[in-house]
Amino acid sequence: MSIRAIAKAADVSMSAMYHYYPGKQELLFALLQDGIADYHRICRAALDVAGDDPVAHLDALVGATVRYRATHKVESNLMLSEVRNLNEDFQAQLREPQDAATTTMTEIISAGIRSGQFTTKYPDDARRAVFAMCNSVAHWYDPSGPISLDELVTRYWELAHALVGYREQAD
Amino acid sequence: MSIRAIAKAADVSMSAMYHYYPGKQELLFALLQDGIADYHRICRAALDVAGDDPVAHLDALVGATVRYRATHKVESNLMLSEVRNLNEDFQAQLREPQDAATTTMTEIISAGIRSGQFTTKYPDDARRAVFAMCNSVAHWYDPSGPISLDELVTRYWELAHALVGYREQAD
Amino acid sequence: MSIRAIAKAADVSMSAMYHYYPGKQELLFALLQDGIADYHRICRAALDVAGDDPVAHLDALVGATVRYRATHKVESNLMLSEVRNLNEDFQAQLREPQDAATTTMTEIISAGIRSGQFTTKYPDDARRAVFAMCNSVAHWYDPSGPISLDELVTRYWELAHALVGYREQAD
Amino acid sequence: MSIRAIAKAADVSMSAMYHYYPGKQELLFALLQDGIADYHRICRAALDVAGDDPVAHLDALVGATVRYRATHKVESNLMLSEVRNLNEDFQAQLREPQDAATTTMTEIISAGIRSGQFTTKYPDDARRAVFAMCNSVAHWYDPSGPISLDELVTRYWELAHALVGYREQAD
DNA sequence: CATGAATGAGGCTTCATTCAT
DNA sequence: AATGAATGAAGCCTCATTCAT
Repeated sequence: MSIRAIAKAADVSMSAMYHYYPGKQELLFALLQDGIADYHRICRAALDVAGDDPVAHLDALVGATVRYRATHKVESNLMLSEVRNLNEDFQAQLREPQDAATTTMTEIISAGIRSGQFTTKYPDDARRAVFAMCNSVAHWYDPSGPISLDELVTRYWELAHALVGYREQAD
Repeated sequence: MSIRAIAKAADVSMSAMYHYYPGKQELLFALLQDGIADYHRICRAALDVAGDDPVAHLDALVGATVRYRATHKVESNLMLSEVRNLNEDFQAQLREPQDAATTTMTEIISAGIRSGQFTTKYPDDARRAVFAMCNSVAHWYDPSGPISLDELVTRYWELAHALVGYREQAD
Repeated sequence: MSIRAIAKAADVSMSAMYHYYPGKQELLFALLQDGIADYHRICRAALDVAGDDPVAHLDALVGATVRYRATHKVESNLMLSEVRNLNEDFQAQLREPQDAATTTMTEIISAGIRSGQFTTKYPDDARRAVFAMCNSVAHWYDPSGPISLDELVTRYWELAHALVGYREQAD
Repeated sequence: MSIRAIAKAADVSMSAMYHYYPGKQELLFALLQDGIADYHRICRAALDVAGDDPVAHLDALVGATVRYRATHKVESNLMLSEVRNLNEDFQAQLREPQDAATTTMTEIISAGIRSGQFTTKYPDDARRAVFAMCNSVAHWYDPSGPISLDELVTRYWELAHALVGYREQAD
């Protein structure tokens, strides 16, 4: 997307943009950083209220991700596709929270496996699959369509459970 | 992607490209069409040799997709992201085989549900998740890394089975 | 004429031109519109001070046209030859004042015929001939040559009178 | 006009054109030369059968020119506008027959003046006006319109007579 | 003779950016 | 703090021309 188009869309003069951001990279970086920060704040919040069951954690992360992708389609698609247009330095900065999410998910799945709740043989691939599936929501979900957000989240919980091989514990 | 970059990548002069394609759209279209045709030929071939068990069909499609995404990363990423830059007419032509794949997968899952082998409550979302997960391979898989292609396919079979809720039949 | 050439002639960078005009068509249109507007303002002014004799009107229009073609050769030749390179919409806008001049001349000749001063049997062709002859001045007249502007106008008055078959009125 | 377009219009391969003409200049030159030669052959023929009255000569030249402009609009407009795109050498070659026509007309008018048939005070301008008026036929005349070619010629004879100040001789 | 491939220069246009004010 | 003017690089594309065959 051109910086002209962005300026017009934001209804600011192009010169004004150069007051706040020294260049396109910085602008895009700020945009993506905001989006990613938003997303991760939401994830964090969801995890905080989730108790400490691995399933609850997984559900929190899946729910937060699905909701964000469904309700912030534009930002999500930017976040998921425009990062590659930044210079390495900026990419690194953005990867940091991204990696944090990866790490969190990795730990959740590990915990679930340790507790015997998750039975997947391929935790890394399960993690990737969970994110891929949740992220893809930004491509196809229509908020004005027949599937409600709550229903959507319910479905993705179920699919995520399947991916990690969730088995309810006998006590 | 710029036509200059494509020309440089193909090591032909930019003018030479205009001998074969009247413009950028047509070039990109031809590129994507070739890729998509390749991919679907591979899928078709895999399905043809697969027998008629829904699981076999699912595995064939997942295996073909994962292998293609892993071994044709560049084409795959183009196919998955550059379609939007084409005019509506070209997009429609490319969506046709794409929709065929969707239909095929939908039918496979339906068949598995009818036969009692697949137990998912959300066949549409399972289908989307399977594709999202397989397609994402193009983003991260490193052919020279520690995971062999066969191993990769094995993993995604397992994950796909989980997504559709595959239960082996008691006889 | 190439936009590069125009830019060089105006001694502005090619990019600078795109500040003021969104494209070649618009630039050319503006150029021609200005020229045509100038020309027609001059014609109007000449007619306004001319009294209401058809001969005076004819002389005013011929004089204004000859003077303009002789003193604005570049603009005139552009006006007379580059209109065809514009899109139909722009051409229509430019034809409007052009048609006004045609109409004016038509009316002048009609009036002269009604008053018995002009005796031509072919008013339409006389009109076209008058314009063709006056416009052609832009092709050959050399302002630094031996023929003064006043002399030139005198000659074309005479020729125009001949074309419309002007006969002085007996009183 | 592009050499590609010319080749397509003539239904020859572009390479074929380069067999017959070494370049665009030469092609255009040949085209214009043919047209101009045609035109002048026609003029010559008309003059040859015209007897030796200056009026007859004038009429022959005006008639030939008007007919050619009316029936060969494309070639005429090329001849009248594309000459400037040739290099000086070619232009000179094309000006030669052009100048011949000018000379012929000049001589005809001189003869008419000497014989007392033409009374114009401005023979050069009359000559230019005659050509300008006749040439302009190529711009506006519609062969399928209401004015027949014969009618057209009749009108331009009359106008040309007016321009040179033709007075029938009392004997 | 004739063809299709190839090319470099230049066509118009958009881009990100800088500058003067 | 903010604007519009200006710019050079690059974008896509067309041109006239050349070359190998």
